[in-house]
Amino acid sequence: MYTYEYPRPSVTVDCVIFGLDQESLKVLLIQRKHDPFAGKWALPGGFVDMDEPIDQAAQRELEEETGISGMYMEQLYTFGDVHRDPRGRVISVAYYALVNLTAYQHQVVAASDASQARWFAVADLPLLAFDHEKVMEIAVKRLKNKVRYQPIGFELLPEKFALSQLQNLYEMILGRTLDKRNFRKKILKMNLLVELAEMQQGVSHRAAKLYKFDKENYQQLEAKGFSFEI
Amino acid sequence: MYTYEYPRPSVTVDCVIFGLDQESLKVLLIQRKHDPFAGKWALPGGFVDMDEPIDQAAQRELEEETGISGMYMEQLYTFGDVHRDPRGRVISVAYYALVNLTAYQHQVVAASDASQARWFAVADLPLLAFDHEKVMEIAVKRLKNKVRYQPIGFELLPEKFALSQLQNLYEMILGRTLDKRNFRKKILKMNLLVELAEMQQGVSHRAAKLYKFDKENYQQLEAKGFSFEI
DNA sequence: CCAAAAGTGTTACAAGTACACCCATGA
DNA sequence: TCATGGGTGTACTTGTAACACTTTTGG
Repeated sequence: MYTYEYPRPSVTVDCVIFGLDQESLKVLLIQRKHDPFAGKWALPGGFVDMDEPIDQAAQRELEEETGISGMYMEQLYTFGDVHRDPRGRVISVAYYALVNLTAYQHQVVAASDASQARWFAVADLPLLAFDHEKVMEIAVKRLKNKVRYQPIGFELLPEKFALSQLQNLYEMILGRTLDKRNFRKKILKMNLLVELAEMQQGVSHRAAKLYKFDKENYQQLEAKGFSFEI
Repeated sequence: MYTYEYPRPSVTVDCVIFGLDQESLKVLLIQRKHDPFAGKWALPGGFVDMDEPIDQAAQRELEEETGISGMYMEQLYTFGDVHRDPRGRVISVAYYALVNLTAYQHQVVAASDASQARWFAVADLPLLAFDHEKVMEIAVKRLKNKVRYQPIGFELLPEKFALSQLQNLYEMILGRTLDKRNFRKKILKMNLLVELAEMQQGVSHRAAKLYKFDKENYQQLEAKGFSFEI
């Protein structure tokens, strides 16, 4: 067994947890209990254990804050400036996750190192601790880009959804309106949605058809060279 | 001043250095002098110094192996599985760089921890040390994708180039042939190339017009919402 | 004069964009 | 019966794909 004699930085993971409700795209922040930045809002995160892969550390953080496991999560970027943490050299691997807010909103709980956890509109964030403003900026950019070329938007919706919900999602994330007819034409032509027998319930207007995303078919089509694009 | 009492992993950077010559897309590998994996080929890399940003560590590695500085370089992905290095917990932040092989090929020099450094065709790599096969796979995927949506291909060419060189580059990276007339139409319509007075020299056939990439104009167009696409 | 790559337009088809009205439902 | 969002088709414009011959140059 060999060992390294180099001094070592600390390594943390930070999670940008995106959710979507009727009004806007949201992100989950925690209020820090301890210094540095006590009282400030920050992205949930924490240390990577020595016997834990970094992906798993990120999943653990997500679960500690939301109680959700198995959600869509992807590595975002690694932040390694020397002075990004006043306590010393800390390299942070950032992840972003997409969660279905409708189903899980009530479960958000502050972990032990936070005095509270809350959803904030991405367009209206408080000042953030560390370099988390920069992390957010990159996360939003990545989400905007990714959502156009991969069908990850569905992760933000309930399993059964109406086309207008899906369109709304794209409009909120991309920050522009889309033509209803063209949107429907395009998305339905892809054969990625299964029309359900079930209809929207409890609305005071014509009920919409519900659809679900056909993941199996997407994977097959993708293997044959199909590429998703909005 | 605060300190962390957590055990700390080691952090390294690894560099995927891409180059292009007449035949194919290449990558620079070093042959390891020491264990683990002594004698095996690997991506150039090394430890991040405590007072050095990770981006800068990657640039330093690039420069140590190639003598080149200021080349296009971008963070790729961070690899953090527990057993990826037999010596202990080592988290590696991978970068990829694009260099102009025509101009710099002769300058490749093995750094002190390597017995030699050599360019290999990406399509025909030797077995690699650590998890570097996986790193390469992700790097090639990223390059293939990125080159279609951002004008980074030019980084692999000399400053002055013929359209056929550019087309060749895309064909080699994307792994398929492109129609000459359609390619020229598309790329010229973008207004990103400046036609130079100079012509190709020393070829035994009709000399091609030379062009250069108009970076300033690209940035202006991009700011106005233009998006590059091949 | 031959070999080798440079350079050049047109047509057919597919995809994208713009646009306005009737329908179903619950209050 | 009104308010609210659901649902639908067509014409126009733009982009993509397929395709073959002439030009220039050096050897």
